[in-house]
Amino acid sequence: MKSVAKALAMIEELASSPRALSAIQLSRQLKVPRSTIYRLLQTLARHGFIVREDGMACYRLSFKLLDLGHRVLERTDLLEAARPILRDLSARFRETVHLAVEEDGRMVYLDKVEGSAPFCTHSRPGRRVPMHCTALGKAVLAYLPAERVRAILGRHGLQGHTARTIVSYAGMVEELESVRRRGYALDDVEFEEGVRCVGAPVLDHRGVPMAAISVSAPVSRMSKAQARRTGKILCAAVAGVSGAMGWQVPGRRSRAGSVSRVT
Amino acid sequence: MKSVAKALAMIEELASSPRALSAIQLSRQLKVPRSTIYRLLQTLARHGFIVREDGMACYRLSFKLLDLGHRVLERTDLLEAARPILRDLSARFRETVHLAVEEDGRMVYLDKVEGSAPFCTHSRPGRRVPMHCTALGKAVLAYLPAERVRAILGRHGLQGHTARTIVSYAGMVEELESVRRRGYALDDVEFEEGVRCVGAPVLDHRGVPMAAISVSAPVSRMSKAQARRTGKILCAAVAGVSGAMGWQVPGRRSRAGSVSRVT
DNA sequence: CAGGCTGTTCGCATCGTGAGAATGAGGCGA
DNA sequence: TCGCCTCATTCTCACGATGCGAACAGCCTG
Repeated sequence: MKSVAKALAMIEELASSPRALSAIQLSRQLKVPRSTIYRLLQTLARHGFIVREDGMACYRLSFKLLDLGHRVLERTDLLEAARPILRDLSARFRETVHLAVEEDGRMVYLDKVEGSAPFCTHSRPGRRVPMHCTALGKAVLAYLPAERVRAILGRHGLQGHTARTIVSYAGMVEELESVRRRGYALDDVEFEEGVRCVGAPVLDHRGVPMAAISVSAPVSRMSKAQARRTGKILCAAVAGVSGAMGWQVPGRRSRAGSVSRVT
Repeated sequence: MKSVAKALAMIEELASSPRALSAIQLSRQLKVPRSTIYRLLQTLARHGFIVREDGMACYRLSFKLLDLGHRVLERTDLLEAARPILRDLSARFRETVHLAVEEDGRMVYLDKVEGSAPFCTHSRPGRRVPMHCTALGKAVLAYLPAERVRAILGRHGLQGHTARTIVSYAGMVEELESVRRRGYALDDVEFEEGVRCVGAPVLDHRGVPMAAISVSAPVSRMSKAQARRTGKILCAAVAGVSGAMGWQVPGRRSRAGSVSRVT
């Protein structure tokens, strides 16, 4: 479906360009003839996806995409359930708290509450980060069935981001086992330099991880010992969200990890 | 460009449906043959715009749209400039404060800070509201050139929402004149029952209104006298945002309104 | 076994394609 | 003031890819 593919490519091009683009620029960058570009622009404009920049002959995406994105977001009751817990956690630790879901093998930020302590996180809703080197991602991976873990890691690889990123499959399997033992995941400077992060999964009624919540802090404010304490509290708080999603905590003898394997 | 139009219609259909849809449902609702739907789904999925719902053969929009929408949003420095002022205003009045821009003859919410007083606003970023019956919209209309005002009102009409909505063109022209005199716009229960709202425009370096900021409250907490006081404070605060956007307050003798007419 | 729904395949008509020309609005220099 | 540029946009048209619709193969449920 070539014409549709071109239209989508144009949307992406416009989204990633810092400024509005002219038809000619689009033609050059997408390697599509001018007349086709004009037809695409016309169709997209008719549907309200793009608008002309006021004076100039340049085009940019409209805020319609913002609307559509938020309608997708709004549809899930996860957000409502998680928001008060995000607030509580942020207030308690004074650090930034994130909510993210897995999609297409990566974690997508849906919501955040920034901590009161100064700390620059360049996250926006919709941003995607890898799973193998983040607390959010490992928390979810640990409770996914083994074959999905293999598929995800196989597809995206285990790219190193810092000296401490886990880059071997065997190492990751072991790491996920210890995540299940602890109940929370730890990103010990595995993704961004100088940042530690703890994350816990939100489980749905079947015990499948549908999201994760994390607390991030610079290493100066979060030692490994503090991370452990934070992790315990995080687990308890996130269990509340899982409960709201229909997850029944299993009987004493069975561990959450083993249950989640069943699918 | 039929195929592109269909793809966009499908995106909108998926966005407005509360749940994920199957191919058949889409085919029926869009009146497009099944085989075409499958090919569209495939193309959209290949580009990451839609994903299959876990087990079932249903499709929903991915969070990619959220990402694209926020990238559009991020590009403007209006947000950064406005955020602290939104916070200040919200803290001061304990009411919800909105930032919106005009697009395609309607106001689009870009940001909000909720007030601490209990009050349910069902606004999300990207939501669109009419201009003729909201403080946000009237604040912008008042500073747009007359022909654009005519075009916008002509295109969208002056639909009544409450008993107090201004529904005549002459009435609106008069109203906009008084907005310019005061410097802020008042929505006196013209859009939603029981809600008053004051709004002031953000002007860019040419004096063209590029956005508006409003404070909303239930009538029980905002009398007309309070609205006047709120309006004055709002004007002063929003002038700061206009300044950040390059707007130079004109000399003593000339009124902002008259300047903005020049285009 | 019938009657849903899902997903694929295939020949033929249609629709999108791309090169170029036509239009039209400025801008520049003479 | 008049050509003579350039640049943005639309139009035309013949070709050929591509999307259409019907028919088919699984796969459920009642």
